[in-house]
Amino acid sequence: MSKSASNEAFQLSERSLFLFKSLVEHFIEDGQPVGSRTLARDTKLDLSPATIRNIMADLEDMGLLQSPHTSAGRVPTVKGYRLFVDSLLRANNLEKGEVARIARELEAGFNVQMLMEKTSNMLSDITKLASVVMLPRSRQGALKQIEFVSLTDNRVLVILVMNDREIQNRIIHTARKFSASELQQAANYLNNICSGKDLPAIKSDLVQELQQVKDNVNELMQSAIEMAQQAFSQNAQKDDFVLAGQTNLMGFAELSDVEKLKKLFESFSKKRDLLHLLEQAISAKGVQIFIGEESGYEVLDDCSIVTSPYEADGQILGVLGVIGPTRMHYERVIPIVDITAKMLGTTLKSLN
Amino acid sequence: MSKSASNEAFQLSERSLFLFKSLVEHFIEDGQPVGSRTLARDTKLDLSPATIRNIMADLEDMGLLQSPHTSAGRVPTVKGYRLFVDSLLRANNLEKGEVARIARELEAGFNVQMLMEKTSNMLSDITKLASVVMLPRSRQGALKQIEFVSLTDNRVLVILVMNDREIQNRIIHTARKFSASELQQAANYLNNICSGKDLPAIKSDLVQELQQVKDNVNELMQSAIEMAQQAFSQNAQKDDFVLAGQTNLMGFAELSDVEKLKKLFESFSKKRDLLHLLEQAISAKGVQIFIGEESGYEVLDDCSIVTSPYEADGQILGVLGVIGPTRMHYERVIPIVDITAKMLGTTLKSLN
DNA sequence: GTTTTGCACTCTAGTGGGTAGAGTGCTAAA
DNA sequence: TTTAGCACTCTACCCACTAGAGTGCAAAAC
Repeated sequence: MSKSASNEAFQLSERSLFLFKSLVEHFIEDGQPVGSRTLARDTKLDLSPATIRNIMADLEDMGLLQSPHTSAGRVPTVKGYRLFVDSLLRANNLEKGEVARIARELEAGFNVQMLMEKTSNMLSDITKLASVVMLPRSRQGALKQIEFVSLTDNRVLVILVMNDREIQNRIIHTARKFSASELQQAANYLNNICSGKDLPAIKSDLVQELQQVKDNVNELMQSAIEMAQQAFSQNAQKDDFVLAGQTNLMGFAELSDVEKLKKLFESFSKKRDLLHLLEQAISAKGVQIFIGEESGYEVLDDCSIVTSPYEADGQILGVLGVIGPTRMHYERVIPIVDITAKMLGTTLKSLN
Repeated sequence: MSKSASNEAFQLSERSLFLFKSLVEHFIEDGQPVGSRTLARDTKLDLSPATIRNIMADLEDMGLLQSPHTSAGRVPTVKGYRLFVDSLLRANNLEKGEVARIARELEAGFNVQMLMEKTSNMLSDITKLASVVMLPRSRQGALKQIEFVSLTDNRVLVILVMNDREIQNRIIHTARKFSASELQQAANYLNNICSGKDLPAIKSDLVQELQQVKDNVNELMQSAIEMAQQAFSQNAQKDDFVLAGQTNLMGFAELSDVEKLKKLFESFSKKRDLLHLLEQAISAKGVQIFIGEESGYEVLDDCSIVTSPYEADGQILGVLGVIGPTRMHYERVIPIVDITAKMLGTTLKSLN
């Protein structure tokens, strides 16, 4: 995915690179193709437009630039962005104010879900792009405790306390009514065999356990296992992510075509593509950047995605990032994503 | 809001009304201003365009029609739509297939939240508009049961079983660790005094109770009350609604202006305006329609909103509806919203 | 009295020509 | 190696023009 473009970087003169960098920055700033004249004026190199034209022609031959038509300036290609991002970009330090803001927004927050939403909102607000925060399946992790609460009509509320910050409720229907003390016993029994294991493991264990218990003819234990099985089969797996600030994307000229936007938004609400992408991103460490078609999904062709996994105690918990037009302020966005991921990690740790 | 336009309807000849109706239907169909010629051709009245022009001029004088400019056809005004919807529209019967589909989609569904989402998705899918399903604060209703589960580090998970289909979790921090049996006792005690009351009532009752118990110096009961108070003060009130199919709105010419759409979407994600509107809608019975500026919110100026409350056992539970351009297929949308509301009501009842 | 015809008028959307401006590539001079 | 000069290209914009749709009004027809 991120095949280093640095080979080529070495074949380019210092000056060409500088020029290229200026061009990209210029283009990111105002979205217009950049011509030789402009560049000659704004750059400190004191070269004539003609010289710059020559250099730009070279850069175009190398596939770093392209021109929309003969008499327009030039814009970076995906390959060009790649080079820019990998080798030329020096990420800005964030202003103190911004760091402080991120810290402030992430400090409180009662439950995980709310914290995710807060993070996502803040990210999109601060970058003016769309943001996404995902909490991956692996987070589900181990079961800590299981409890039963009796409801009316032979129904039982099952509470699964996961790794202590996530709680899941499921309602199951039972064959007969159980008393509170029976349920308590069942819970105790299950907590004994289940606690600390993760869900897939529990599921297979339960089958075995059922065999054993059947021989023992202990009716209550049998029921307990059956209830647990019922609860676990409700795979309410909200393996979900929070998406915010989609409307921010509407401002950008390159996405202003309604058809394109519609497809993009639909793909967001289907979530599939984005989920795959995020799953890829989660295994990488540190900030990762997908530029345009690199993502492999057509709807995201004019978009770049900047992601970073977040972790606590060395364990990766999820991934977050922003989505915007390829022409985005990488030098600002990258450190924001980076620091947000780190802070979210520490916040989650403290929540634990 | 829906000041009956029927006075005026009586001042209009049968023929004028018929013409008016045809015009509106025509306009709804293809979104273009309708001219006298078209109407003369497509209507069975066998009148010349000139006659129709005269009639249309009258209708314009009455404020039912307007023309975008001198040489365009005419389009209905808000007042015109009102008349159309109130007096002229005969809601289609839905096709069997559609009714069946609605029934099918609403039958299963484990928990309320999921059912809401399903309903919303179905509504937007079937109408090709944006849909919204809200579950109002009043639904919170009475508390049925309260349970405690001990977590690590002096933290206790409080489970509030509301009216038996909604369960809320809250984590509270306690001064000391409580054993499982202590928690059980506390829960029993609280269930005794709280069960069946609604939250505001409980809150005030607890204060009183605390006074009494203090005299009795029963430490555990006192703790129980304190825990309950802590739980109830976390007003995690997700008085929320589910919104789906927003992208459907992007197809309509009248909303294709990106700026307008952006505002609309932003207003959706802020939710405030829509919430107010829905709260209004909930007190009406049966299908209610807000046309264009009638809603009172500028962002919704070119939109109509068709809502219906849904209920079970005579008690209103919430409200659902769709949002689309004023030019929508009311005759189709109205029965869909209507029947969906009814079916959602019965489904919720059976869930109970 | 109602309906239709005829006609002058208005407005929009689309078309084609023309031009200014930005930018390019190439060649020859510095 | 860099620059200047120049011819060329392409877009965006303005303008005038036209076709088409629709209107309102007055006079004729029913």
